[in-house]
This record gives sequence, C-alpha cells and structure tokens, in this order.
Amino acid sequence: MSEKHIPSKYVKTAKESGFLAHIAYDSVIFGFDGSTLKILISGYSNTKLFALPGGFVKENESLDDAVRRGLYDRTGLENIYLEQFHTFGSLERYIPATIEKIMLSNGHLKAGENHWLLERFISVGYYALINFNEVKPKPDELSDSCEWYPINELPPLMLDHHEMVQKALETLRGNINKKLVGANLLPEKFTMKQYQQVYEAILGENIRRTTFQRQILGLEILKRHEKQFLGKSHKAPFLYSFIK
Amino acid sequence: MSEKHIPSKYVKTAKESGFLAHIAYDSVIFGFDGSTLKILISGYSNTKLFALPGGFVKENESLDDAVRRGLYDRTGLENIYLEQFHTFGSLERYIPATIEKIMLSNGHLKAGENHWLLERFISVGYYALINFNEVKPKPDELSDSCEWYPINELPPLMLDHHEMVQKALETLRGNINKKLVGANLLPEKFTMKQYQQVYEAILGENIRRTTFQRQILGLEILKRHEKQFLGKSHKAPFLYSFIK
DNA sequence: AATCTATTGTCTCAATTTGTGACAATATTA
DNA sequence: TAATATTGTCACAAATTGAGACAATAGATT
Repeated sequence: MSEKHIPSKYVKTAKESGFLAHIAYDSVIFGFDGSTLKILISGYSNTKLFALPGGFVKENESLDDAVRRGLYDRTGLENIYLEQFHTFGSLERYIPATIEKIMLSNGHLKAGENHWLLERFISVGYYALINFNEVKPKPDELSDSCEWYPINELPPLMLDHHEMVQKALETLRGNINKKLVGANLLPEKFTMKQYQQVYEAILGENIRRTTFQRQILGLEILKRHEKQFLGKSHKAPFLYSFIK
Repeated sequence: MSEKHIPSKYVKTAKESGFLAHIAYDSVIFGFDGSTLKILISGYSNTKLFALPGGFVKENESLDDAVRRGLYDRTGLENIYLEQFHTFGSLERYIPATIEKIMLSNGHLKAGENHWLLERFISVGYYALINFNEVKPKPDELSDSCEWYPINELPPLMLDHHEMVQKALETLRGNINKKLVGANLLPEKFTMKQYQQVYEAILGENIRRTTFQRQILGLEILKRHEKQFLGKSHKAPFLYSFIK
C-alpha cells in the first residue's frame, strides 16, 4: 500500500505524523516502450511482496497533490498526466498482517507494536501516463526496487492491487478516444505506426492500418513535419506531433 | 456533507463513534418523473443550506455498504443501482465553519466545542438510479427536508456539491450506452417514447425518433409485449421491458 | 548500379450505419 | 364520420468503416 513518506520510526498516530488517517492512494503508472504497455511496480526487501506505488495524504495538501508528490519522488517528473479511476473501500482489502510484515522486515515497527499504518485504509486509485524513456524510476526507504513490468507479465501483487490494475486499464481503454492518451506516452515526434502501436498495446488487439490513419488524421489533432524518420530499409514515414 | 448517522451528541472522536475519520460519501440520487431528470437534495433546518445526501463509513462496513445503508434509510429501497464516479479531496472543500453552523443549529454541538465532524474529509461521490414513483424520500435528524429537484433548477448547494452533481451527470452521460440506464429509471413496462425521453433528459438534447428506435431495437435488449398503452387520442404504442 | 524487400501513403469500391423524410395505421376527440 | 396526434415501418441519401490494391521509396543485397 505504501513505501514512501513513511513517518519516522516512533510515531504511532496519523495525526502525529501530519497525515490523514485511513486514506491512501495507489498509482498505476503506465509507460510505453515502443511495443508494450508497462507499469511501475515496487518490491519490498526481505519479503516477496510486490505492490503499486502508493502513499498517504498530508493534512494540508490536496489528494491530487499527494499523488503528484509521490510520482515526483519516484520519477523526478513534474506535470505528469494523472487521472483518478476508482476508490477501493472493501473490508477484504484490510489485511494488517501484510503491512506489518513489510514494516517489521524494514525495521519500521517492533513486534507487537501499534502503528497507524496498521489501521484500515480506503485507497484512491490514480493512473498516470509518462514518457517511458525520460524516467529512471527510484526505489525508496521501504521498497528495494521500482521497476517496469509489462501489463501481462506482472508479479503477484499484494491486497487488491491486481484489481486496481485491471480497473485502471479498463478506464484507460474507455478514455482512449476522449483524452489525448498518445500525447503522454509518446515522445514529442513520432510516426503513425508508433501511435497505432500505442493503441494496440492499450486495447490489446490489432487495428487496421488504413482505417486508423484515416480516422486519426480526420481528427486534425496532429501536425505533420517535413523531417522524416530514416534508418529502416523501406519508405520513410512522416513524423507527427500533437498540435498545441 | 452529512445528515444521517450522526453519532450521539457528546462523542468527540470518530473512533468513539465507530466511524472512520476523514472519509465521507455523497450521493447523487437520480430519478425520472416522466419528463425531467431530478435529484434528491437535503435541506438543513434553521440554515439556508442545501446539500447532497451523504454520510460516513463504519469501521466494519465496506464503502459500498455505507452508501447503500444511507440510501436505504432515505428511500427504503434495497438493491439500488449504484455507481462510484469520483473522489473529492481538494483543500478548498474543507470549510469546517459550514458544518459547525449546521451542527450548532441542530444542537449537535456546543459553541467552541471540538468534534470529529469538524475535521477535514475526503468524500467519495456515488450516483444512484432509482424509480421515481416508488419512493417517498425521508428527511432525517439533521436535515428537515429531502426533496426532488430538477437537475437544472437546483438550489445553491454547500461546499463542492455542485461540482459533484456536474461530474455525476458527465459520468452518467458517458455510461448511457454502456450500462442499462433506462432499466433503473423506468417502471417495469414502458413505451419507446418514454425510453427516448430518459435519453433526452440525461443528454440534454433532442434525439431523432426513428434512428433511436432502430438502434435500441437493434441491441436486442428489449422484449415487446402484446399489451399496449391506451388512453391517448392516437395510435397506441407497444409496451416494452428489459430482457432478464 | 540494378534489383530486392519491407513498409508507407493514398486510393477505390463494397459493406454497414446513420440522417432524413414519407406514409399508412389507429386510439381518441370533435 | 371526420379530424388529430402519434406510432411503426419503410425507402433512399449521406456518411462512415472494412478490406484490399498499388505505386513510392529507403536501405539491403547482389
């Protein structure tokens, strides 16, 4: 559920630490490596547990800002494209033993001790779209890894994090034609083929090339550049960028 | 933000009352009266404040169940169609003076006293679709009214509740062709015209009659009944119901 | 330098869906 | 009995999508 912004070892209540009790967020951070859609997953040292990068909300910061802060700490990026997709509040997701295991193995908790992180949390799910190549993800205090995984080769995730990924993906699919998804996953300039591959990776199905081109160009959201992409042994495709 | 399930007068902390601190929900309850889309709004005695019906989550109930409990108390209905649409966590929505005013005017608070309801809340927005004619909404302890208002004739609402209504409506519009919206807003049997009016009320625009019929019937989700709707001086329309 | 290969940009035509109007059918009112 | 308003259905035009064809061309091969 969390790894970053853990309060110091001997703070026991949320209030003492400056965070809001019972509220967490988890983020599904999508990146596109040119052919596959991937997401960032944190691993916890000494346990075999994996989780979505998450965190908590400070008393004097907005929910959105809390998520941005967490993303900045892990990726160094500001102005990330963020979309909230669902809030998870079932009773089944309250398994304090899992959090306890992580905190014990990291020395953030002594056996038998109480801690506000062991209380029940309702978690708000966000997804982010980032440019895969601009980022070297950083692990943090509690986790010892933060790595890209293809969306259909994820390790077993703790709690309801698989459900979160599924719901994030469904939302992203529903938004693919409403929001400029490609603008956030692709580099500044890209070929029509690359853009089509983003669609295919997100939707998980093949798209007809000619129909796709006709429809995308019909939206008039792309600027065509003179410079072309060279290097392959076939006709060079145009490069495009998003208008504005 | 809330009117129902207020803990007794002298309980000061969320924990003492059995609720989760900092977490609320607000519900946009849609009903269709035959021509207009309406929502339920609570009014608070002695103040001129209006709000969406909302409440809090008990320590041992899920978020969804908390919302269902609140809906049951106000409408008497079970198995209501519910959809979560957004979670609101800005700093601007934290205005304890507003809640204080309501609680003072209802005797739930003494001047200068602390109370967990005066702390900051993050609120999860849900919308519900209910059959307008089956319900006589009930006000509760803190509010003195709970009434239907047409969506474009709402009274001024407290905090960010107008934004909530707007977002609920946008989500409903986006879902209109994905989920069986009509099945929850219409009576068991209805005419094609009534169904069209639901669409027009939600979308806020006129729909072409022939195209609408062709598309809806093409979905094969409706059963046509022999019995026809009589009483008007023109050809009697068929009655339909949703399959299964 | 000529040819081959893989992919691109564009076009065409068929198939499908949607927009638009027309018209006969009919339950009630006049 | 005729008039009125709305319904169910059809017909045709317009727009969109599906499916394939084909010339153009950057680099690889010879």
